[in-house]
Amino acid sequence: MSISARREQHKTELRRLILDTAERLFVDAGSYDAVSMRKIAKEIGYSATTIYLYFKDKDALFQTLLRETFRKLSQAVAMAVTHRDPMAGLYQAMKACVTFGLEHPEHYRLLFMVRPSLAVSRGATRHIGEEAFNLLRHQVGLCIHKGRIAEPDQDLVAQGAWAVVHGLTSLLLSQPELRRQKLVDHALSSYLRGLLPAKNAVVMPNGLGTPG
Amino acid sequence: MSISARREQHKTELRRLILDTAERLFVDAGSYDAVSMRKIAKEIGYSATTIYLYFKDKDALFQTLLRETFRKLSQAVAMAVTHRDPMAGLYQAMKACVTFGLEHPEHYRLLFMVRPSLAVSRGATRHIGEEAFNLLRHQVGLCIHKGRIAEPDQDLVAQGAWAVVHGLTSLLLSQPELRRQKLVDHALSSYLRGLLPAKNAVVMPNGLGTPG
Amino acid sequence: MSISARREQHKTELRRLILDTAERLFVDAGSYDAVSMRKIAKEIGYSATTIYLYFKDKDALFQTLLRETFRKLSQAVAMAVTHRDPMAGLYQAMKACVTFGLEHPEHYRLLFMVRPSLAVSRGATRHIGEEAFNLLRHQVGLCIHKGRIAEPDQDLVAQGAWAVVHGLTSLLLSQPELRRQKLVDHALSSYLRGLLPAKNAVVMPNGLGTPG
Amino acid sequence: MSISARREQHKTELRRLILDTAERLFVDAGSYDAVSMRKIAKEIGYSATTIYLYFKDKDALFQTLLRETFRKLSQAVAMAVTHRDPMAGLYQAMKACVTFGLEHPEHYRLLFMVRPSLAVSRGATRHIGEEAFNLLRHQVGLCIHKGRIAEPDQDLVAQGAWAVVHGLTSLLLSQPELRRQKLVDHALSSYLRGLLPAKNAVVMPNGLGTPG
DNA sequence: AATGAATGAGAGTTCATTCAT
DNA sequence: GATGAATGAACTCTCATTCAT
Repeated sequence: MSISARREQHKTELRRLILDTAERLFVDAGSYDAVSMRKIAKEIGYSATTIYLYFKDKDALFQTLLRETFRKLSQAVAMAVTHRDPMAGLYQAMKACVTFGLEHPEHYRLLFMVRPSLAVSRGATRHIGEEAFNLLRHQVGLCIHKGRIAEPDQDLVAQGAWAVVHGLTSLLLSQPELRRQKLVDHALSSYLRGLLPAKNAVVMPNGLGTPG
Repeated sequence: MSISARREQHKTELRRLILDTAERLFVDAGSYDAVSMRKIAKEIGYSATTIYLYFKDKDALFQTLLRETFRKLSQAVAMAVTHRDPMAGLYQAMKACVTFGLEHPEHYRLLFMVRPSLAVSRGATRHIGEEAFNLLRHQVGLCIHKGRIAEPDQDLVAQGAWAVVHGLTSLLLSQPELRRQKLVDHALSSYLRGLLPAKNAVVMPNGLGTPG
Repeated sequence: MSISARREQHKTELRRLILDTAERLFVDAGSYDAVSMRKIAKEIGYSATTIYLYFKDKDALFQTLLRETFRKLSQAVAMAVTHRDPMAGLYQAMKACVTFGLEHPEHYRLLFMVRPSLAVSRGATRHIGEEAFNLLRHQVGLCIHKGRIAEPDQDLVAQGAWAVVHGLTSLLLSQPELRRQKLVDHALSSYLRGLLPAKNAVVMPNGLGTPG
Repeated sequence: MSISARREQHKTELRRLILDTAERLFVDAGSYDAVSMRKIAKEIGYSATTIYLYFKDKDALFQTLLRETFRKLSQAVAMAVTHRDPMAGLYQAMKACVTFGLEHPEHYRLLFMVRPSLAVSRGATRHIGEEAFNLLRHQVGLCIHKGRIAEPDQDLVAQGAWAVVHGLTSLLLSQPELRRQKLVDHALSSYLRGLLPAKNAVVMPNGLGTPG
């Protein structure tokens, strides 16, 4: 490996290290303010100044973190949809959202519960997060197209689903003693069942949920 | 008005002013740390020291704010349930939660989206917030008792409803451009419809929602 | 009792209460700075402002305390000298100093170990404290006059005695585990024995201490 | 001089400057509380923050000061004992203590007259200070062993000597107008003479002091 | 006589950030 | 590429004190 390549590699690794450490600290603290550049630096064994070589300032570091995490969420959702039945697929997608939040609480909190200073959240963040939502929306579209959802307004249904997903996740994160599996199944099933046209039946991948 | 009464009034008003100002700042900042006693003081045109005449410290001020706000929420929910049909009452209760959040976004954010420092949130806060939830839970109990909800587990259903409510509210708060009325109606109706036993019908106070 | 007399009495009592409380707090804290007017006020159940009706400011309060305590010390020393033999009397006087310090550690610390702010200690304090010293000095004069102390310089001997007394007291106060009685007897006896002219003998009131 | 060496030197000097300045201020104020980090900083022309680059916090700074000073005292005492006669050596040691206090009043006051906040003084300080005392104690042991001191209790005598030393020093520091040389000689000689067994003679290094 | 309201000054400490090296 | 030195601003909170009542 050439010298410059090695340098490049080191740079990449250190950048990675900063991001990982910052994420962990942000999540542990649960607040943007409670994490200081100094603490990140100390944790990775570099000087505080060094971080500024990789990120313009604290906000930039935080932004990068957000972007990365949103990407992970989208991937998780995309990979979750395997069922041929679109309604079951929607169930899978929604459940994947919740599962992602529960299995990676740090990431999820970072995305939706850690409030950066206003300057940061303005603008940029909003659009970054839309990818996962669009996946849900797409899946909803399929359901409507196949007549599995009565409501014809695709956006409306997608937004409702998105709301249910986030409500579930943040409730379960803030109250870990609740029965996760059961509550998720119950709430998602109920919600989706309510979307069906009359006399219809939904087949859930978990075998639950034929109404009537 | 006697002199002492005027004094008393002044005191009450100033206390009120502090609380209102603090609430606004807490909400604007979205974080406990980002609001300083100094900023509150400056905003109301008093010295920082003065605040300490009314509240022991920052935590006490924040706690007072939380308590007040939770009480308002409970009242709003309690007063919302007027329908004799328990299912319709549940709808009213849930909608009242969301409406409260949308009409008093500062209060709502303060309750569920502003993270106090860990020391503060420990203990006290949790129990304070349970009142509104218990109202929902009670209403769910009625529905089950009357056979309007198939699922016999009262806690499970109440938690699901609570999640839906919060999901809706925080989504609508963070994305003000969405069609509130429509989304709330749709999501709540769908969810509740999904709870009905087969062949059952729900009468929503808004006239929507007889499933099949 | 007339009304005005009762008022007068109340005033005296409250003043007394302030002084006593302040002394206790000053001593507990061991430092001038660590005691605040507020704390004194809270302790006695009056408002901080009230103290200012009785004492111009914190320094004045502290000064009063010092004066009172010095007077108590002088009285204790004066009453201690009962022996006809002047050397034994000197022993009694010195021991009384130490005993006063040990039995009223609060008073003693207040006198010699609590440093008021510079403004206070400048000037005034010095002269206040001389009374007890003068008693020692007088007793030394008697000893010299009777030929029990070889050194003719009365001031010199008195100062030495004063030093020994304070050294003993502050050591014993700061190290309570030491054997008080034994150390005091030993040190005072040794010192006084060393003052005797050759071939002389000292009779200590405690029966100890005839040197060879 | 290389650049890094110069940097190193600068750092050392600044650290020194902080310590010296702090010591002066602590001594002038006579109390731990009355000296603030800001005052130290202002005095040396740096920002308050800078001090924290050299000392963890105020306590650490004060502790460092104490340690340094105690070491100096021990060294002074250790080097003072040159006489072969143990009694004369004890005289030298005691005098060295007093002399150290008189020649470095700041140091001495720092050691024994500046009261740190309780948290600071607990533990550490006590043990640090014992070194000088132990030198005295050792010298007393020699005297007893050689039969120059009648009292067989080594600790008792050492404590008495320590008390006399401190009494003298603090008296002379607080009353600078006294004749130092004369008073020290007189008091130490008298005390030591009083320790001798009957019919014994002490040879003081200053030629004084044959009793009888 | 007593008080509550109010304040400016100051405490120790931490922060994000810059700059020269 | 990395850093140590340094700083100004900000934090929460306590203080002694004044003033109007």
